[in-house]
Amino acid sequence: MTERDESLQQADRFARAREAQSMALLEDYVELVSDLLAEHGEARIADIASRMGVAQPTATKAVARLKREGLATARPYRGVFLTDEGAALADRVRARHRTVVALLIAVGVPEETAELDAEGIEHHVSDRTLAAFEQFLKGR
Amino acid sequence: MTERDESLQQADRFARAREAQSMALLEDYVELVSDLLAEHGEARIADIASRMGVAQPTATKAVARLKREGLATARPYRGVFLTDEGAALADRVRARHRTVVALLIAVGVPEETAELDAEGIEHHVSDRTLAAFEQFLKGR
DNA sequence: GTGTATTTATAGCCTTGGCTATACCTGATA
DNA sequence: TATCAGGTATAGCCAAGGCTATAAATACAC
Repeated sequence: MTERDESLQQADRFARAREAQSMALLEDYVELVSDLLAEHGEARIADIASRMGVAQPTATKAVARLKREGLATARPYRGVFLTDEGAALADRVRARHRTVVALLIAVGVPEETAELDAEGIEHHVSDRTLAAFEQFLKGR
Repeated sequence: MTERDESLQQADRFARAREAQSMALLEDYVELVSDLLAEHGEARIADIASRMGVAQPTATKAVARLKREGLATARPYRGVFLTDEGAALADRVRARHRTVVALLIAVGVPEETAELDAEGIEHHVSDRTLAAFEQFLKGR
């Protein structure tokens, strides 16, 4: 492979990582809304904000983006709900999170640290890598 | 633990992930500058831009931020160089990247996928997790 | 049913990290 | 050495994701 090709490939990797990053917040919010709906039967803006550790207008903005992306529905002053697509995404994200935490623990990471790091790591775990993690966990 | 405590803890995790993210680009640029210096003896803005897959002014801006953070030095129309701190960071980042790739491969991730995913994952791997990875790789 | 407290929305600001277009150096060549 | 091509900087734009302050709507208590 020429040096130029390597450079292009590296640029692609960075582009991919940037794109994953733009999905990450969306995923976090969707999962959180799903959690709140399961726990309390509703997802209020105030709860979303406090669980995400952001100010309330930030949560409002994020929900607007979820709506724009077709992942959630919300009427003013009412709670937030997930579309089918949003709910499916939430399930995938939750499963991936659990797998990442389990993998980290399996290779010797302390449980608390695993939870902390998984929050950032999970968004960059591709389907192939996720499959490998599951295989590894199964085969122990 | 009360529900409120759990919520606070979760908010902290998100805050941590957000902070890690703000370091990630800095780390990528520092490592790239280090690579270019090693390969070509100099790090030109144009090369940085093409390897990062961004437009040239974006690279210029990033270098300005590196300077602001005390990681690099640069004079207009001259190349970019790393401070001692920047060079040390580059070394740590490079080592961490290698360890993450190695760990992914060790648990069964295909090599190419490992390289792809590591680019995003590495920035969220804490020192504790890194240590666990190294331990795991050694003990096989 | 009125008034107040709480919750949500809106306005407006900041920084980061992208971009394009354009101006400005610098170095190589004729 | 004058010119010009290429590399770099600057200006100015955008979207995302934070924030505070404030307006508006809802819900609850009396």
